[in-house]
Amino acid sequence: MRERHWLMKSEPEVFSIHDLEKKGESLWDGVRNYQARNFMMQDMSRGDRVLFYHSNAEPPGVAGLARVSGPAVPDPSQFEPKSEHFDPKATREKPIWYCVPVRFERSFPEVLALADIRANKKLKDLLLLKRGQRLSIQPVTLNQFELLVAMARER
DNA sequence: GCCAACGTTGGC
DNA sequence: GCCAACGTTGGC
Repeated sequence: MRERHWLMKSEPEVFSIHDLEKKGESLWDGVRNYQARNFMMQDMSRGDRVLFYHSNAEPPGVAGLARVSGPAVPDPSQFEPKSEHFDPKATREKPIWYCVPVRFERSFPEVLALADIRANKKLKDLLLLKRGQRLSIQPVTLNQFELLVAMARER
């Protein structure tokens, strides 16, 4: 089983690294993009390391670390009519959306801001920095991951 | 299967 | 709040 590295975006107003800390573990539910779903279904496995990114935040940036804690399962919110993530086309027999459980590892004392990430030339190939990149789950190389963690420690 | 219209993301 | 970039939808 190969360990991979990921960046996962969440709006802290909706679900922050501190919410994950309180819960310990949580399903990464509500993803409604096929590419992001496929990463969770096909490419993630237990133990993968995750950079928890706060989007639509002040400042936007990496707020902490987590780990994938199990295999992908059908996203329960697709079956829930009251959920804003309800999908009328999904059935229990044929789910459309899947999500992985994620376990809290730690939060950074200070968010590693997008502006600082952007300023580091070594990270110019980071998907997050590509023009128009909106994907909420992105693969990160080991080097990128380690560099980002080191930058977060330096403050 | 094209593509215009529409909705969403997310930085600023 | 603005808006560029992108994904999805649906008419044809």
